[in-house]
Amino acid sequence: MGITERKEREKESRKESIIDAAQKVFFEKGLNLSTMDEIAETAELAKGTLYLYYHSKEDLYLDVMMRGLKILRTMFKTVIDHKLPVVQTLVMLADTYTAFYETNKNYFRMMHFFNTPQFHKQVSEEMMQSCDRFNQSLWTMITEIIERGMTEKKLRADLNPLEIAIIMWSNASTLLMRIDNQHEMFMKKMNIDLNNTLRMSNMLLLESVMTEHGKQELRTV
Amino acid sequence: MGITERKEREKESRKESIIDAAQKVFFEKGLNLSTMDEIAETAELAKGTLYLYYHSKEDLYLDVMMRGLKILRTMFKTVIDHKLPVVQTLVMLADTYTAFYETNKNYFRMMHFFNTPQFHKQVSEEMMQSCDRFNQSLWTMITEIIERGMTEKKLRADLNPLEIAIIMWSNASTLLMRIDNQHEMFMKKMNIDLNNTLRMSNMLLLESVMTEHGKQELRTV
DNA sequence: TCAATAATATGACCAACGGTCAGTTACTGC
DNA sequence: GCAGTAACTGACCGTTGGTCATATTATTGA
Repeated sequence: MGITERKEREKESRKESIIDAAQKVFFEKGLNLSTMDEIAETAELAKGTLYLYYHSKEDLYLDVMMRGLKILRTMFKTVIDHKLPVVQTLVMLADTYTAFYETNKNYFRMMHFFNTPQFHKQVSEEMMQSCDRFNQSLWTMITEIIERGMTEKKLRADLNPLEIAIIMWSNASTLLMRIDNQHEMFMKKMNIDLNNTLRMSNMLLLESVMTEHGKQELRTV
Repeated sequence: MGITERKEREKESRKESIIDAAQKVFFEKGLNLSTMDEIAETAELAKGTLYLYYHSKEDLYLDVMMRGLKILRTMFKTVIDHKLPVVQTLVMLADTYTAFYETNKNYFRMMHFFNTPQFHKQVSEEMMQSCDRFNQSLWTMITEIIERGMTEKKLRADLNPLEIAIIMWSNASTLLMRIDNQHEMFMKKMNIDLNNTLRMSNMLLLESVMTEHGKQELRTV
């Protein structure tokens, strides 16, 4: 006995080493310019072996991306577990997302592909569900904070908590994306610091969903 | 005379017919699943001929996308030329973007690729500049309206007009994107109508950049 | 009018890729 | 040892973006 468990562990660690190799290659070249041959070589495995663990290049890509999502969720969880006042927590969550981008740009870039039209056509059903489930958990986490803010009368109760979460998350995501590939251009050609734009939009949105009570608290943060 | 001009015209019309064919294929299958062979067949040309007019598949893709951008710019121009009060114009511009999405989903989807990391590596310098120039003109158009709103004291003058344009545009873009590929999911699993979310976020952002004077006008629209 | 020249178009061809699978190797239990 | 199973291999396949020697068509000039 214990053999099946050991096999299980070995299989899992083999999978991890494949993800390690894939990550190295994907980080450097992105999805399209990376090849399964190079990933196989990096992992010191035959290409065929990769397909014993993943249905497609895209599946493997998403499993690497999941590592990034896990990091982000952990960072969010840490903030939330501080159990600070809601307003402060929301501000910190926004800052945390920015910090995640700064220290994990490669993961952040990978997330972009999830929104690509036709991308999911090349992804297996299981992997898709796995990602969906994970995303779900992120939404729930943020939505719960917002709900707490409403019961505490810091956030406007006439709005839908999940909708607020969607708006704030989408806004931050799209601006970080822009920072990632247009920051220099906006700086040079238009003298705009997109980091500042992001901070500002976060503030504008936060204020606009808060009660007077909440806004007061926001100013003290 | 005018032989060189006629040649020019012929070349241009050949190019148009290539774009026609490419559009048909790209609309149906997206960038990755479309093949140059199929585009050539649709255009009733040899594949080699396509490469006399475009450096790469991606270049051709972007030229199709430009058609969409031109449509959008025309729609914006029409709204602006009505010379309605600033606040009303801004609301209409937001609605126009949504309308553009509704009637030109395929073009809208293509625009997504412009933000893809590493995408520009496969695009020629000229095509990239051509796109940049076009984008620039869109930014300018919107920024000018916002500036007018500031001089008319409808919009807060302590904010940067271009930054406001970036925020509003980015917010609408990302939510339309989400509507495009997650509307059904949010509807079924979470009972959220993303169209409503988009309208709301537009309103929240608009209000948050307006003076009291402007907000009054907003309520009458 | 027609050969010379230039401009345009062709499609067989190539290298590179994602993915497959018949065959090999390594491990397990008896 | 040895049969049976699980894991691994890499030559191979079909498809693709892109190339280029060749062919076709259009233009020129005498």
